[in-house]
Amino acid sequence: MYEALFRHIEKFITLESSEIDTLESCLNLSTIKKKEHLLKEGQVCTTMYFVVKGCMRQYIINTKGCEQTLQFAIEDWWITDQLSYHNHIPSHFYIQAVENSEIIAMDKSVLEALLIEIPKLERYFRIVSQKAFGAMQMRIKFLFTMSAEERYHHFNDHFPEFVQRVPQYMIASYLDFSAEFMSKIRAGKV
Amino acid sequence: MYEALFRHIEKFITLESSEIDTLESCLNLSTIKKKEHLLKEGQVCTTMYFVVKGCMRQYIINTKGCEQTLQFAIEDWWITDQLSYHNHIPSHFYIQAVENSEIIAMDKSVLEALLIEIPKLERYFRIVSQKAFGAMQMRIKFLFTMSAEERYHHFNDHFPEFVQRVPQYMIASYLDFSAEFMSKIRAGKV
DNA sequence: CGGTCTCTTGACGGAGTTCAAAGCTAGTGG
DNA sequence: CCACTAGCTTTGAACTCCGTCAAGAGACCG
Repeated sequence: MYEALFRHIEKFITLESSEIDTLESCLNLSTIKKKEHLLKEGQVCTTMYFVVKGCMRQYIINTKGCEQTLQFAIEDWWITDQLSYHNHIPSHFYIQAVENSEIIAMDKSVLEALLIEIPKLERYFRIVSQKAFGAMQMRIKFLFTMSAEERYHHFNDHFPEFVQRVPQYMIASYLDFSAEFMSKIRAGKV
Repeated sequence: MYEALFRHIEKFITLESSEIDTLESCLNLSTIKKKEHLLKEGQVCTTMYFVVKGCMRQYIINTKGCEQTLQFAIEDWWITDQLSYHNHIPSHFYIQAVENSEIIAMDKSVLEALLIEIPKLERYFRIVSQKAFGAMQMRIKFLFTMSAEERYHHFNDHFPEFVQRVPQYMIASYLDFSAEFMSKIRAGKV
C-alpha cells in the first residue's frame, strides 16, 4: 500500500491528484524478509527507504566484531545513509530488516527526477529531515546526560511496544551499553 | 556580509538576481559577543542562525550542574533547536557564542514567507539538513565505537585549527569525556 | 597587577565491560 | 506435535576506563 506514504506526505504538504499519480508511477513496494540487507558496509547507498510496515535498523560492526545498532526505522520513517547517498562514497553502515517488512525504495535517480517534477516534495523532505535532525539532537542529549539505567527506563517508558518487538541486544547496543548489562538492569540487579 | 550566505546557497541551487534581492531584503546581520546567548533553556526557539564569522555552540546544563556542549557551528553552518522550532515547544538547549561572531538570524515567520516566495530555497534547506543529518549519523558512530582517547585524536586530526580556537573543556564535553581526562590524554598519561 | 577563567595532576571510586557458561525460547523440519 | 538447534538472555566474577574531587598552576583580560 502506497497509502501509508501518501498519508505521511500529506501531513506536510498537499498534493494534486495528478501529482499523486506521478508519484505513484515512481514508487515500488517491496517485501523484505527478516535479516535481509538493504545496504552493506562498503557499498554506495543510492536509495532512500520508507518503511510501510515492519522495522529496519542501521548498524555497524565495531572493533570487537560485534554488531552495534545506531538507528531504528519503523512505520512512516525513512532510512538511508545520508552521507553515502549525498557524496556518493562507500557507506560505513549496514541497513537490515529486523522483522519481515514492506518498504518503498526510492532510487536516487528516480527521486531526483521526481523532485524536479514535483518541487513541492522538496518541502516534504526538508521538513522530514529537519525533524529527524531534531530527534537526533535529543538523542545526543540523552546519551550525554543519562546513565545506562536511566536510558533504558526512559526508552522503555516512551516505546514500550517497541521493546517487545525487537531483540534486547539490539536495543542495548542502540542505547550504548552491553546486552549483559541490560539484562542486569531488567533483573533489578544494578 | 551576506555574501557568505549567498555563496553557500549557490553551492546547492542557482538564484535569479531578483531572488537574491528578495532574499537580501529579509536578512539581518548581527554581531554577537562571546558568551552572549541566542537561546536559553525553556524558551521557544523561533529562529534559525547562520554563522557568517565566528563560532556558536549548543549546550545543556547536566544533572551535576555542568555545561555540556552538544554541537558547534562555525562559518557556513546553521544552528537552531530543530525540535523546539518545528513543534513550538520550550527548548532543552542553550545556544551561545564561543567567540565574537557575526550571524544571520532568520525568524520563522520571515523564513516561512521566504520559502513560499522562493520555493527553490526548500531544496537548499532540504539538502543542507540531510547533510547535517548524515554528519550526525557519523558522529553517533564515532561516539559508539571509539574510546575517549581515540575520539580525541580523531577530532584533533580532523579539526586541528578548531582545537586551537575553542577552550578545551568545551571540546572535552563535546567528545563526551571530562576536561580532566582530556588533560591526561594530552599529557600522554593515559 | 588582581581576579576570574582555564588547564593540570594525582588518588580514589564506581559504572559498565568482558568473558565464559548455563538456561531459555522460538522456529524448523521430520 | 515433538525434538533439535540456533539464537537470545541471564548470571557472576574479575577487570578497566574514565569520572569525581580537590588543590594548585597558568593564562588572560580589564
